Order: sequence, then structure tokens, then C-alpha cells
Amino acid sequence: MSDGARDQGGEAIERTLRVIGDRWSILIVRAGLRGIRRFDDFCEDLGIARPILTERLRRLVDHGVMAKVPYQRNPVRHEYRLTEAGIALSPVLVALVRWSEDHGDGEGQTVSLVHAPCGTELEQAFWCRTCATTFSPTAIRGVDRRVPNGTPEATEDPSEDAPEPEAGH
Amino acid sequence: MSDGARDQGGEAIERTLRVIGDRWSILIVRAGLRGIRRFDDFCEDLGIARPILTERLRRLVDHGVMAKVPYQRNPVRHEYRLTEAGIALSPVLVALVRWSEDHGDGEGQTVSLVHAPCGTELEQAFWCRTCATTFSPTAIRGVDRRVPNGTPEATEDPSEDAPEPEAGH
DNA sequence: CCGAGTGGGTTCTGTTTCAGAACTGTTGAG
DNA sequence: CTCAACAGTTCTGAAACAGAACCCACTCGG
Repeated sequence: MSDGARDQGGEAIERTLRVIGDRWSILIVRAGLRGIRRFDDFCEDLGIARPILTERLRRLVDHGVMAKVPYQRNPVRHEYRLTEAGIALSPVLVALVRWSEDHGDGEGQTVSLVHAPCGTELEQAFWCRTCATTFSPTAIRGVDRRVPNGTPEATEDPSEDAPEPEAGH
Repeated sequence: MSDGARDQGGEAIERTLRVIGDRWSILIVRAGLRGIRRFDDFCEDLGIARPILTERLRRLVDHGVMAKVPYQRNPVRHEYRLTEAGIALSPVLVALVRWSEDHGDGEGQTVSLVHAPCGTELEQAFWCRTCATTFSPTAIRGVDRRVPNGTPEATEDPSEDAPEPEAGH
């Protein structure tokens, strides 16, 4: 971590993980995507301890992932709903669910995500608008925005120098 | 909301988060994707405390995300490399980086992920092989594998009853 | 007025997990 | 013999977490 320029998105991802990188935040967002909005409902749905839920919600609100909006007066009560930024986390959720399905410890897997109109199992792909094609992680490169023609030093290509990964186990 | 069958992938995602849902595991995988393989290199690159790295690596190995392979004898030394399952986590990483770019706290964002051949900024999409089309998270449905014609009760559609999410900001 | 109920928290108390520094043990190089 | 490299382990103490209990503002029913 001496340089910093050679790693793609490192600073950003660390900042992000400091917001949603704990045991609960992602689950809270997931509950929000399922329509849960009230404190007690989060509490019951997730089985999270109340003080922690309080703090997590505050942090998510602070970082613009959720919004605390009043839904009645006398007394004032609030509900927590996802902002656009929060909804934009669904690719992360989906990626996690997909990975869980494919590589999780494989017990009791009963639910899949599918494309609603046709029922086909969903794939998550990297998509290039210019080439109008999907591609694999090995075709991803990190570029430095400060130098438009910058040195793409670090690629995220795992085959670059991590040949033939072993099938786990 | 009392039944557990209506939630799509909930059990799985919780199991997964118990493996990679801490502050370090994802960063370790990311370092692995960048080609880091040795204990001390992980240590220095991430700034992680050694005892925690030891434990995290052991857990990742236990769950088939990484493999511990000897690379010399006298003395025997091992390196940790990603398995296929570990590499399969890259969509999660990419989704996180993308979200960080778009919705992170916006300071010092200098790196983007692009499609290597053409340099276009990468998009991550949900892809349906049958329809040969990409689609948004609102078109995702969860189905229960146990009942092939099962009730697709839960949609992940946030607009279903979470109208007009506020722009974060 | 009283008491019960609801929603959204805060205050206590432990118990895990984490961070940082120092130490161990094997081996080849000088 | 001493030194450095690698891959850990063993101490500390700080932070995060879990669980139960409590609080407060208000409503409703009597």
C-alpha cells in the first residue's frame, strides 16, 4: 500500500466497506429491497439487536444509502427507505446470492434468482456498451482517471500471474 | 412476513456473509485477484494484523475460496491462491467498485474499471441467456427450487411498494 | 383519570472479534 | 555464529456485537 496509484478502486472499495462492510448492513439493504421499512420490522426480520440496528440505520442514512422519512405525526414516526444509491446496491446483493448458489456450502439451497418474464436463471455479466458484448472478469482493466492516457498498471486479470487456480477442495 | 419460504436466497446469503462478510475477507480476495499470494505480502498490502490474517486465510481455505499450496521445501512454505470459487467472487468485487465509483463519498475517485479491449467503462448487467437481453433488478424474481411450479411470491422489485425512492445526496 | 398497547429508540451488561506489538522456529547466506 | 526471510503464534487492550431491560410520546378504551 505504499503507492496507491497502482491499485484499481482500492481506496473506494475500502471506503465503501467501511459503510456496508459489516455483518448487518448488506442484510438491512436486502430487507429494504424486500419492502421492509420500519424499525421493528427490520428488527424482527433480521434478528438484529436493537442498539446495533439503530447505529447501522444511522450510518446508512449518513451515507445516503437510506433515507429517514416521517410517515405520521402525533407522534412523529419515521420509516427507513432505500435511496437510489441504496437500490443501486442490488448488483452487489445479486452477485452475492449468485455466488452463494454456485459455491456456497450447498446445503438447503432452494431458491434461485430468475429473469421474471421468462423464468431463465439469471446470469450476471460484465457488459460493454461499445462492443455490445458480455465479457469475463479477465477482460477488466483499471484506469486512472487523472491521466486519460494513464498507465494501466494493475489489471484485475487473475490469469495474469495466477495460473491454473485449483478447483477448491 | 412470518414465513421463510418467500425470501429469495436469504439463507444462502447469510451463510456466505458468514464466510466473506467481515471487514477483511473481501479485501483479501481482491488482493488475491491482483496476484498477491504470500502471507507477508497480504499483510503489508492490506495493513491487516497478522493473527487476523492467519484466521481469515484459514477460513477462506476451509470454505474453498482459497487454496494453500506449498511452493518450496526446506523449509516448507505455502502460498495462498484463489480457487475457482474465489475467482468467481469477482462480480461481487466489481459490483462494489462500481457502486463506490457512483455513490461513494466521492472524494479522491481516480480509478475506473473498463473493458480492456476497447476502454469503455464497464457496466454490470443482469443477463438472460434465453432472451439474449440485459435487464434491471426490477425484473428479478426468486423461485423455490423445491416446487418447480412454485409460487413466485417474492419479487425483488423495490418499486412494488417502495415508491419514488429519494435521490440520496 | 387509569391502564394497556405501539413505535422507536437508549442504557445496561457481558461476550466475541479486532488491532498492535512482540516473540517463535526453520532454514540458507555470509 | 549471526543475520535476514517467511509464516506464523502469544500476549495485551480496544472496539464491535448480542440480549435484556428500560424509557418516552402518543393513542385508544373505559
